[in-house]
Amino acid sequence: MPKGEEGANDGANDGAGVAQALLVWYDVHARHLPWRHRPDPLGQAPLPDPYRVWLSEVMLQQTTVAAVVPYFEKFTSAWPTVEALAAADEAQVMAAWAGLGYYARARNLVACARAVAALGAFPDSEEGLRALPGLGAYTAAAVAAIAFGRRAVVVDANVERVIARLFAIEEPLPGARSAIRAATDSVTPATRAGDFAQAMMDLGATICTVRAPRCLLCPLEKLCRARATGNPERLPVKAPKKTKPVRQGRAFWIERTGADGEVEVLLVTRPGKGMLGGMRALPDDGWSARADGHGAPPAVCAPLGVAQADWQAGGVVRHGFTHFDLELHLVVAVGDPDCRVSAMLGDDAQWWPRARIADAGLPTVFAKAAQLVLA
DNA sequence: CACCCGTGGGG
DNA sequence: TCCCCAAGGGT
Repeated sequence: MPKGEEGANDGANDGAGVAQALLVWYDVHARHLPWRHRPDPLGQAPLPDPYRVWLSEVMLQQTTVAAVVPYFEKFTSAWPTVEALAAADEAQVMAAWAGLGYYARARNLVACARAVAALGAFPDSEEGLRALPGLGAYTAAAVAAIAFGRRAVVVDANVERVIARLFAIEEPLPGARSAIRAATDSVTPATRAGDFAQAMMDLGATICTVRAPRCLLCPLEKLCRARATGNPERLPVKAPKKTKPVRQGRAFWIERTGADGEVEVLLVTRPGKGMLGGMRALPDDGWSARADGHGAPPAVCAPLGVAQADWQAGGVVRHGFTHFDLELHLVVAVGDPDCRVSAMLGDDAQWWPRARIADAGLPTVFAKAAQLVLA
């Protein structure tokens, strides 16, 4: 068997030695996670369910294990198979995803489930998986390796960090991506590539951490060039990031008393693309698409007969998004008896029982707003 | 390639 | 409090 010694790999950390040391460590120290089978040194256990592997990988995109676990349990209870998820009402899936963030993932999740149901099963190759919505280079490689036993080169942020240190790659990210991928390829074993990938991620999450790596506990310590040269925590080098601007915006909390005497709140469903796409929300003045300043009240408010004189300040919600911070000023109009024109609302708006607002599946910024109003 | 897209936890 | 960042993908 060729040793795979081309490229970045030069013997100080030969590929077979790295994989061997890491898999031995993983067989003892693997984390027990709901979507994960036990390590399988002999390669005889059945492979994990591709549906659960795929679902967990999508949820884990840019999201911590601790945040994912309860959502994974909720989704697999509600939709135990990809066929069940394919048949689900998309609005219910979006609501179930509320709070987890990056909502395009939930839209792609449904689209992917329906594509897989139409195919009859998940594709069992990296290329086939890569063609599905929501599966990029990382997720396609991870599912191919973990769920189908394929040899695939799996590179996520953990792997980037471990590899940058192991090979002492000084080039800053994101420019170092190609070198890191080549180095990862050189240490990825022909068998147990799925366990190897998960071992790299466990190592990155528990030992080779961003700050204060626990090198004394690391199975790769003797092979690690950054450890040999000191200060492994300085790698990988990253490009400086931009400062986040602060945006101002308004959201509208409008209540009516419904025909059955129940107090209801006006909610909208946001457009499918862009910020919080496809999610239920409070009507707003367009802050998500505007750099600063206050915009006009949303069109959905126009037919409601709420006199602007009746609007009251409802406080300010501060919320941080990926690329800006938001100061959301709440505008409240409560108890207007003329707000009974539900027939004039389009499909993208609805009255929602105030007492059950927690079930509306609001993204966190609007959940905060609801909490402020109802406090 | 650069930018957009959420959220919660840790130091 | 503030800053960093995590099992990235789409455009």
